[in-house]
Amino acid sequence: MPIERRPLREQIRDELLRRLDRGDFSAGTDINEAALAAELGVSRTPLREALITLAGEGVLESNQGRGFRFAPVSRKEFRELCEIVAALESLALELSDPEHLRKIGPELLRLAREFPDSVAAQQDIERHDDEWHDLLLSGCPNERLLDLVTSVKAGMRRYAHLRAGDDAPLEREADEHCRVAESLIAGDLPAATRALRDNWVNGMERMMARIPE
Amino acid sequence: MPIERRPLREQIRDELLRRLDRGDFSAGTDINEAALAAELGVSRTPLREALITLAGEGVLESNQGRGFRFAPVSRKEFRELCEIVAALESLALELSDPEHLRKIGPELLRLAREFPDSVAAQQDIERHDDEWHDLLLSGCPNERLLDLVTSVKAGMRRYAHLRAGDDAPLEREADEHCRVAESLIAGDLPAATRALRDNWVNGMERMMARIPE
DNA sequence: ACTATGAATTCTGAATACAAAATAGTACAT
DNA sequence: ATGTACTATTTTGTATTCAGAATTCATAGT
Repeated sequence: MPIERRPLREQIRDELLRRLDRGDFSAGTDINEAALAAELGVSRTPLREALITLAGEGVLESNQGRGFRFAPVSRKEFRELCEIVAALESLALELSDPEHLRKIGPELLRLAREFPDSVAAQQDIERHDDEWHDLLLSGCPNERLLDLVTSVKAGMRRYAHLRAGDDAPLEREADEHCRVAESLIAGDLPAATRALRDNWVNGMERMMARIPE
Repeated sequence: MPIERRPLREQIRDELLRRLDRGDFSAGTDINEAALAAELGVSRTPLREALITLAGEGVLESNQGRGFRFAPVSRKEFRELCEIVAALESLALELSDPEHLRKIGPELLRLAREFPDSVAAQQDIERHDDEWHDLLLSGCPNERLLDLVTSVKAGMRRYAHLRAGDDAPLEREADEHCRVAESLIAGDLPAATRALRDNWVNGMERMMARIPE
């Protein structure tokens, strides 16, 4: 069995994102490096490396002499992120092998239909949603693009926990995913791309009201 | 006068990108942190922070225990980067205020026409090209998108110096820029977007042959 | 001659130490 | 009471040190 040997900075980054998903950090608050490092049981060095990475992804922002803090959320930024991811995922779809897309269509449909039945924990929903999108893009040969999508989505994690307790949109989300899957099965790529864009636009609208300004 | 007070890591990052433009580093070679830090007159800490940032942007890659190295160039990756930037710039254009686009149209046209007369140094050409694209996107309200474009373009800098000494394509590049500007002046956004995409696709084709495999 | 083994060296990854900037707090003057 | 100057404390930014992994090199064995 291959024992995991990854740099601490990556493990720390993952842990911070996990905590972000759980809503542990409130956006806009400063990070105390020494305290956080102690809490994680590491030194400040790899922690800072992780923070710098996250700042590059837009999860954090840094000010000279003032350290890092979780970038405050805003409707404007969330809209911006959605616009970007929608465009990137559309591109990924267009670059994918149509044959492969048709092949994963049924699986995408199945996943969309068994979308957690609203009772599931928020984290499960997120994970399920991510899984669906990952599968959707699995045929894209542009590796840089996939990395980029992952990176931009990291920036959206600050918003994920705001969705908690909002059950109604879940069905619509599942519905829209079905629509995408069906278009892919039918081999209609443009329709699938449009449906995907709609999904992002609608998802954005649904979220907007829940973002405090 | 406001004296510059930026973190060392940012200054180092800029300096490394400058050197990359000059072709100082040959892609694929490892970086010796201690040597480079000494050469720059800084300690390894802020240097490593800059390296990590650049790795996040795809300029460098890191392997556990083996440090950083300039990611080797490849036709595949260059194609991928072009696809991404083309999509992002197109999106930026679509999000821009049409009125503003029409207003900067003439300036874009002027800049395109006075494209350095092939005698200029390679670096001047790059700078001029960047300036043109920056102006093109200047009306985009999506700040995250602009940051992202900058970041992805950083990854393309590894390819910039490969273009050196290739004069012929310059006129075509200028030509294509004119085409975009004219479409904008005419208020035909879809045409401008198409022309811009063409520009990226053609620019990619032109470069392909010069990338060693 | 070639491979394998192991010591020596070099380099990275991480922790610690130090310096400088920012923040908080206090005394003092108005 | 309010504002200002000054000190103390905290926190970041950078440098240095330490530990361990990777590489190199030499040597022994086949």
